[in-house]
Amino acid sequence: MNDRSVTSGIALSIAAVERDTGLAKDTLRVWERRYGFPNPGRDAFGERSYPIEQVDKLRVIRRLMDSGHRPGRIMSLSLEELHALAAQSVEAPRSASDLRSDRDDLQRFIELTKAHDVDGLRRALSQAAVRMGVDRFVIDVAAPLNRMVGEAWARGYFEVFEEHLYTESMQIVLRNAISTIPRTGNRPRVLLTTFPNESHGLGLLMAEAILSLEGCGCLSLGVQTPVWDIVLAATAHHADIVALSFTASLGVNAVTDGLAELRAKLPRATELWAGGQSPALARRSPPGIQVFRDLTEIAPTVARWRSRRA
Amino acid sequence: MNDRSVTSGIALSIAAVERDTGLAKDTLRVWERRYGFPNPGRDAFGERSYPIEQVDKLRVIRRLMDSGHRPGRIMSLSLEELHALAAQSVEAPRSASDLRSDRDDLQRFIELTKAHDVDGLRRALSQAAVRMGVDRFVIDVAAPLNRMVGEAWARGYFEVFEEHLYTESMQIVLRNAISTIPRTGNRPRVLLTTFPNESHGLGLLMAEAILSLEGCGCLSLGVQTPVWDIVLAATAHHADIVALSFTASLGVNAVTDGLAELRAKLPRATELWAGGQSPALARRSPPGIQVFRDLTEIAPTVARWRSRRA
DNA sequence: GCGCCGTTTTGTCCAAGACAACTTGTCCGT
DNA sequence: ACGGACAAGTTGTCTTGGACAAAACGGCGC
Repeated sequence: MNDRSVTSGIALSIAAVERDTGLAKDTLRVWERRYGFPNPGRDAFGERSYPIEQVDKLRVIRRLMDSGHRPGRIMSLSLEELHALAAQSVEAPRSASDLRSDRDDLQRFIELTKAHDVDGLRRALSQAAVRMGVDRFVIDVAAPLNRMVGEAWARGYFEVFEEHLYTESMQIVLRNAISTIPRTGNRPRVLLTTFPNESHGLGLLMAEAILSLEGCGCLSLGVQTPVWDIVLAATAHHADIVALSFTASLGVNAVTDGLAELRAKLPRATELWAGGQSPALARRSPPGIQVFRDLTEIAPTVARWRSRRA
Repeated sequence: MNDRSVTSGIALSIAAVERDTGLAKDTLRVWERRYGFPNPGRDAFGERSYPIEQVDKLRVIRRLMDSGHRPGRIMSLSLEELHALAAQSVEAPRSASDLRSDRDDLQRFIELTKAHDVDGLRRALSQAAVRMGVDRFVIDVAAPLNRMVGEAWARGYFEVFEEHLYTESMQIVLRNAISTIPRTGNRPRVLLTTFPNESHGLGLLMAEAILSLEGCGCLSLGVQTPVWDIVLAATAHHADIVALSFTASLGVNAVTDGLAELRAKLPRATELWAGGQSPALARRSPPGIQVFRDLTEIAPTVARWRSRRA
């Protein structure tokens, strides 16, 4: 019934390619129809059979698309041209925080990751956290480092597994740091999570660290909570604030619509805070939602919340 | 282009149902054609729109199928009949660990979760871990508790956010426990991760805890690593063993095919270990892959690996 | 430079049909 | 009663080609 996917090592079924590349079956077929690539052979049953080289090329194309390229333009390029494109793709955007010289310091962590020295990386991060204090660490190390890793990945400098290595290490260090902060159940009580399809959780941990330092009562649901369950949880937990974290992985519309829907369903007294790298947040902020462009804005906003209550 | 999936909470698109139930779009359509269920309405664009009750029923059906039932027989049953069926089917297979009376003890944790007493839950779990020792805790508490929470959720006793609450708490406790185990870089070196679409990471943490206690050199990539990147990581890290964790959320086919493909791409000397609740693993184990039906099998298998090397 | 608006591009959905792999049931010989 | 062979039924995934809304692009006027 299955096992058309068998994968003799030389060619893959459409289901196997979907797994390996993350491209939906429908998408693979429509690309073939429109662009002539991929161009799979057929097996004994007349079903598509993708040579391994084409799958490799699809993976490269997928990565380029994640960093902004469009399929119609790059599909016909050769593998070398694609690699060249990947190398040059992320040069331009230099933000203010990138200019500061301690970007070179952070480079050290990148290199530890690239060397797959996980123990060294974890130790170095932990030391930095202790030396600088959790808040400086989160703001001056974790946040910019996340951005750098994202860029390195988009440029093809990092493999997916290297990004995973980094994420896991940073997560451990952040969780560790958070656990050293004494838990007060104080107000405001903050519920932290992300929307479905937003699987990146580091932003959540960074926010939780800072909020905990400010003495907030934090409760994290982890990633990917459906809107309706966020409402249920906020009610059950008597949350004063619902805090959401976004990366670019979630579509602009999904962010905007989701926030609007959540705002509508949440009690009026419950505030809605949103932060992260999603371009959806860079535009004018939606009504009734507090947008954070920077982790440093959290502390003063908490203070403002408290004075409003006093 | 996408995000027909973001629906208003009353009805879901076919893509959303695929995500929520793990049933492929093709399967959903063919069931509708053959059995008359599910029976989605149509939205303004003529596209399928699944009422939330039908999605719930689909989840129950999915779970029953995982435990051996066939769609044609159960599709026409009412929700009550399905629940009855689920209740009686969970009776027969009584593993040794379920028989012991401390299943009642575990009920305590379920109730703490249901009461949303996260601090109490976390404290109780931590205390249990310290009192019992990490290995007993993982085997006698964490593993059966995971199963109970999964069942409670499938039965509709838990909301999604309550399951998140539990998962997050258990994760923190397990990570904490792991960090108390001294890290040796000893052999075997084990690489831990899950396949794409398998977002449940608790199994990974439990395995990591036990492997670390056995003195293995563990490296976790977290969840959702593409097959090719697992190969890259295993090579870069000179892993002796690649360990994967599965839940029922991943389709039987995806598990079988993915394992076969990974086995083919991995160096012959690298062992491939698989564990978890996926029904795919309950059947005869695929060639060249070590299947674990129970966490207790890990320690002896590590010992056997070592004696083979000596 | 920046916001608005028509035009392309692009991913997902739909329909009905086909078919191999798996299950189940029946029959027969030992 | 057991087991093996064979037929019939069941089931998931693949196929084709067409359609269309959402997102991205590319001028245009400011």
